[in-house]
Amino acid sequence: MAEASDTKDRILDTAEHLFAERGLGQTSLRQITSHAEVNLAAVNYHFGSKEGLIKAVLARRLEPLNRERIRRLDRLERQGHVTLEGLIEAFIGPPLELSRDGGGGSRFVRLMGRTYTEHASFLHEHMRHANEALVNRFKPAFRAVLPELPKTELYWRLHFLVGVMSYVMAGNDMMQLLAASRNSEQEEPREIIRRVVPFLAAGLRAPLPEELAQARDVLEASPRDPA
Amino acid sequence: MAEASDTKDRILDTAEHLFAERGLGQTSLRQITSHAEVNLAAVNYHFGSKEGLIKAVLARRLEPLNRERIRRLDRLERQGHVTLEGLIEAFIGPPLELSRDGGGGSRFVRLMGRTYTEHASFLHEHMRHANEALVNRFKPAFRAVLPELPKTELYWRLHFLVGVMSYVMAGNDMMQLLAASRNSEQEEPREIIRRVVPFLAAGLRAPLPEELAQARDVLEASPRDPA
DNA sequence: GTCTATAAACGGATAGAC
DNA sequence: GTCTATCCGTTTATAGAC
Repeated sequence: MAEASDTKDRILDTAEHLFAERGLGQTSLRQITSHAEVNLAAVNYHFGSKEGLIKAVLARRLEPLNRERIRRLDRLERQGHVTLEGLIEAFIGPPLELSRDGGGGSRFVRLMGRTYTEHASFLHEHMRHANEALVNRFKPAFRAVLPELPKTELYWRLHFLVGVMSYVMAGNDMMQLLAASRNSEQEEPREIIRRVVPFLAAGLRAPLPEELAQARDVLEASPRDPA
Repeated sequence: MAEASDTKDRILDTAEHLFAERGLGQTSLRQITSHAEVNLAAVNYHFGSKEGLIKAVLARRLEPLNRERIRRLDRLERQGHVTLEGLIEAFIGPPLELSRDGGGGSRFVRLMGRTYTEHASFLHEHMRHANEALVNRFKPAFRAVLPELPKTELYWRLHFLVGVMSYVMAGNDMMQLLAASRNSEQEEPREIIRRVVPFLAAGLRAPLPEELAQARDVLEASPRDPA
């Protein structure tokens, strides 16, 4: 029931599946149409090209996903208490929770984690554009809850946050590269979130690296002045 | 002078370069031999196959790299003061510092970051095996400096650490996916290390996520007991 | 060890019948 | 909207001359 019945959606579902499992470049249109049991030519008929198919697969879930993240931020601000933990959870919660959806959701989340490292210029441009509104909305919110943090430092730490998020999103595959003993059972997304939020919040609140902060950022933000 | 003159090393250098720039699957042997100005057949002659070439490219730098990480940990322990910050720096410092080497080093570091997400079963097995000694050496060391942290929680946090490390190692490409304003100049590896170590140390030392810790880990490690 | 030439398979995309 | 058949470029890998 997670699979739609008409050709176009069957292609989207199967492509999402295979892209997430094998990567974009390693998945051929023939593999997709074969698994989806549709004709090869149907891909070009419905999506124009492989590139068009990839964009369609991403857009189908990314747009509602980012709307949800922004919606949660809106709600935090409406309620008047925007905490760092709340911000982090509004940002990383929706994609991680999507993993619970036993159907396409978990596969798509892995796919998203993968787009951060796949190498195709159109993909980078597409993702940057698709995330633009999200970034413009969250950046000032993070600045507001971490006002003592110099701008440059904050942006680096947000990069570190994204690093953790995409790593977790990419799933167990890469986690098993390090773990000799693999966790046979993957944890619930809610539990991962509860593990990762304190980690990230503590990292974002960490004391500044000493001299570096003073040498670089003294001009662009007021350093902590306890006096 | 970073480029060797004989065929075998020219292939390795060029392959490292192109693999890092475009990804493993997206780089063909023809592109490599063309850039290296060697014959296509030379690849199979020297390395047997594309897979053999990939393994050779990785092993050439990964083995001395991991030896250096372990060497630093050895030194920390010999000197008798193993701090969390010191451990983190021994683990992530060598790969990040390799970026300073204007020659193959920085390219290889990006390549390493990429292997964590490329999808090829032989690659995963190869990397897992290549990192086995490293993991077995560092895991107990982290446990020793964070004795109050339940085992499961520590392993998750080490995963988060690797997430940050591989993200930073993969370089500016993916960082620009989020940043509307790109930092035209990339920072010195030493400065990145000084930014990321406090972030990671704070994250690893973060207070436990409350109930979760008690519900799961109460049996396998003593929870913090201030009394 | 290095070359040319080519095999054999696979990739995306399209034309044209139905 | 779906199908078959096909074009055409690219891929890895190898055979055999030098």
